[in-house]
Amino acid sequence: MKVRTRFAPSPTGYIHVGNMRTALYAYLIAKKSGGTFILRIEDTDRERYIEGAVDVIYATLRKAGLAWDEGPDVGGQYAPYVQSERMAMYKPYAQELVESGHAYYCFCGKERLEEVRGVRQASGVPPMYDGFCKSLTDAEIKEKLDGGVPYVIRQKMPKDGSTTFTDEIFGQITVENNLLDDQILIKTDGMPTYNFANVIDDHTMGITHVVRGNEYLSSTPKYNLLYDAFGWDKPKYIHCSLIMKNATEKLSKRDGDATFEDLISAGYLTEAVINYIALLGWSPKSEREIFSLDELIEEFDPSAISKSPAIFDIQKLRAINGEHIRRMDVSEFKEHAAPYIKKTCSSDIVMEFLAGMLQPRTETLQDIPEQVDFIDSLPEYDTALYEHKKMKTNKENSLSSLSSILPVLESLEQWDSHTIHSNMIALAEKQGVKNGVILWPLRVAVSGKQFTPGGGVEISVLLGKQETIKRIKIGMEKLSP
RNA sequence: GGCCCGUUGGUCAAGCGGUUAAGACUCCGCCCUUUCACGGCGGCAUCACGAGUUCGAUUCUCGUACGGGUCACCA
Repeated sequence: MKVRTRFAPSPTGYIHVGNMRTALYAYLIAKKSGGTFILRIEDTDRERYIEGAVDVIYATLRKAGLAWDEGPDVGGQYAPYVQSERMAMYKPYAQELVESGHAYYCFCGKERLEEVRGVRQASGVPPMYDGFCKSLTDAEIKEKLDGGVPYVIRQKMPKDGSTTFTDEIFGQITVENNLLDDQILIKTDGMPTYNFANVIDDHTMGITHVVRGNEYLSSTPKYNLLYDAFGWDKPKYIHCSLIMKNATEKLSKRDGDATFEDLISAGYLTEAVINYIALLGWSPKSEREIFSLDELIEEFDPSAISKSPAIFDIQKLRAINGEHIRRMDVSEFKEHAAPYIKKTCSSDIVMEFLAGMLQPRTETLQDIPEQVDFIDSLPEYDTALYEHKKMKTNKENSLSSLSSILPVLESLEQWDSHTIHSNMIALAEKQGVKNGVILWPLRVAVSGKQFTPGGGVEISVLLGKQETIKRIKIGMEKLSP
């Protein structure tokens, strides 16, 4: 049978990293076996609905590369894919259950329910519905229905025995039936509850693998009882553990960079974020860690998903992001880096050349602006920068190095890395000093910074002859007693 | 509180009765090197606890502790 999975978010805002991972896993499971990945919007809750959230979902999934084969915008043979457009179909299913004895009408008002709950809680019994309306006679039901008394339809749970199901990750789980509440299927307003709509949609859309968060683990028996009541085949369940902020708190939107979008705007690459969250709670057979989305499809194995929750570690994301950056070819990196370079550098420089220097020392794109902020104008710097133990430099020999560098550079006809470099090395040799004694002062003079992308030679090339010479003169002035 | 689930270094994790308990990130050394990085090499550091089963438990069973989830006319 062809695998069909779905991602069914509610349009309530940005996509949380945890949800994103659930979507990813659902996508991977489908694609792994050449199956179908479906996007369904669960928008039955008007109060939580946020304008534009559906577009955010589209944009985010698209950016992440999780292309859906069926969905609201692309259609499909099981359309519509927006729950609010499917409203008419749920109630008949519930009525079918009433007729087959698996559900019943309930006319209890809010007050009575609260009373029951209160009593139960006080006596330490689980606050479930007491089944009051289950014993109503057909005549009583008809009378109330005809009289227009508001009602809900509740699922009739078995009173004894237990329900067992198998989760692909957690294995066999058994729950006593008497712990299952007669949950509401159809609300007073005629709308289905999430749990009910979910089952109906998953079945009518032919979903074979239900991939969802761990929070549904304990309500899965209720779902299965519903499938059984209808006589439908049950899907396979894959419950994913949560992603945590720390040992005791799960990742929340308040966390700042908890949403996928936040991470992207914080300078992380989509492929790197996808790569990292795939690794949170799942590990490949090999020791490889860096994967593109396509490579993940190849490598993914749902049976290797971990049962325990995982803590989100921004350090590791940074490292993985750095790996992805280094994997790109320079021109691709240049495309990504350019907007960040322009934040602090408007000089007319050779982008490709700068990008090449930046690439090995960039972990997130946001590292870039600070790295190139010396290009437009030489920052104020302390001459203490010229002192470096390992390079054997101090203010005195730095001054003399700069003084000897200056005429050499001024005399150069060619201005490229090779020419400058060989001339500097030759100069060091001629003076009988370590290369560092020449190159360190040069780098400080042209950058005014302790850390820079590339060395003095590269920076000189980048800045051009005129600017380089100007900065060396400034350095000499600063060092002069 | 009831029920369900989980627990290998600081973090992600491999492991499926006998291992020197992989690997990655972080941190620390060293090498490379015109800084910082990158790259290479090496190091620190882990089986929550207590019983049992077994010749032998990280691995199986049962408790305990800790943590999470769930108990709505929310999704």
